[in-house]
Amino acid sequence: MDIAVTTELAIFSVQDGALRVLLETGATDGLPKAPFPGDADLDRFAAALLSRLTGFDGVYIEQLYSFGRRSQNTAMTGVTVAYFALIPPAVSSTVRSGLYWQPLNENWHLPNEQREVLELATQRLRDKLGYSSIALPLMPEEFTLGHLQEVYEIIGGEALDKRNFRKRILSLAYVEETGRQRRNGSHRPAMLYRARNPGRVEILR
Amino acid sequence: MDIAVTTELAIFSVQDGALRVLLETGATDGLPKAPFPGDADLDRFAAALLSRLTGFDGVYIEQLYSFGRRSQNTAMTGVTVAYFALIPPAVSSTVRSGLYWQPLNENWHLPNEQREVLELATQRLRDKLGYSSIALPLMPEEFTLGHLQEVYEIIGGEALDKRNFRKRILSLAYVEETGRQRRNGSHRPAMLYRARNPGRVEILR
DNA sequence: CATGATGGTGTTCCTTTGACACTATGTCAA
DNA sequence: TTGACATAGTGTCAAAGGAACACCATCATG
Repeated sequence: MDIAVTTELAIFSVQDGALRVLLETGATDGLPKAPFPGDADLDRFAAALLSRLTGFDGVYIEQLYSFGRRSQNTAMTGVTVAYFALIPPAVSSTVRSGLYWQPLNENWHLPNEQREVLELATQRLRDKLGYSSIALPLMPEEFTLGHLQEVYEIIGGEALDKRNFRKRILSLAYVEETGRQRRNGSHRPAMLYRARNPGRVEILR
Repeated sequence: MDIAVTTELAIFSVQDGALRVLLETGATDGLPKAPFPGDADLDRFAAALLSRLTGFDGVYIEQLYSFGRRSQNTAMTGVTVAYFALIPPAVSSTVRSGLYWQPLNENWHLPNEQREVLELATQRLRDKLGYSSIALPLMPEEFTLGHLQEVYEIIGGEALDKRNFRKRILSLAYVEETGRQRRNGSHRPAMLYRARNPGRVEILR
């Protein structure tokens, strides 16, 4: 009656203007996963796997869903526990070799069960954008409000009004000024902000 | 590397003015559960277990969370997949013997891990009350708005304004009039309503 | 027919949300 | 030096949504 349990991760990051998911190269490319040994805590195991894959520690990870009897095609049966994680724009060196960042707005092949996980994860991300500070784990330590708005727009898939966006974000007090500025190109420099509670995603309302 | 997988159910119902959870009598009373055989779909298996326990078929059930390495005390290790389900006020005969309805507002003993599941489930129920039609699976086929409000108040734990409640519910159009009335005691009879989409919990906004 | 018990109904105010356009400050090139 | 360009930053108004609030209606019963 014992069963193979697999942990599967949908790891997101926003890079070069696109929401991307981390894929593992292999026989068929797919979401990174590992067999769960059973002698550890599931959530801790997933977090450790995330850290091993990306080099990031203590970043956002959340359990998504558990599936029984995945992949009806293959003979393999078992239980898959899917997680979804968010990491800041990665310096390329931090990600382990054999992994790459796949933009979500392109079309590419992914096994059906993994596509289901991925869609569930992106849906969750989009939903939480509206009632939590879920975007912050995707940001670098310091960022401008313009950059934050860009991330919201990339995930949400629609343009936002700048004034309303800033009003809302500042009233929610997710973020605070660092006092420093970023001078970027040939234009007015922008104030830099940071998360008020780094590593903590807060729910609103 | 294979692991025992257990399915655990937190089944709620509102009866006699209290939110109650279905417990199984045993060495220590607790949430009903069953080993997952691995040759079935997890969600289907949980639904079948629910049906076997309560006699209700096709009622509301939702996956809650999966835990690894439960019960650090006992030697037993494994994965537990917890579900939460809602059933209408049960005619007592439908529930299998060895089971009983425990009111949540009393204090009683429950193993720690199961208490965690139960608190997660009640929290989810309370949250969803605000943005979905989650209360309907708890109602009988026909019900009055007063009865529906009572269920909201029992779950939410606070009194609601009658006029605002009715305005909101009717504008959301979860429910529709049956045209029939219930004459109950020595007072004005109440209109009966039914779910517009029985068996379907809708998310709002 | 008076009492008691629950059913049913609208308005007002306040807060929140969404639409909308112009000035500020820096770099760069002519 | 100054004009062009690019992004940063700022306030108002109207509409919608949510919360507070009190009275009449209808039935059974004694």
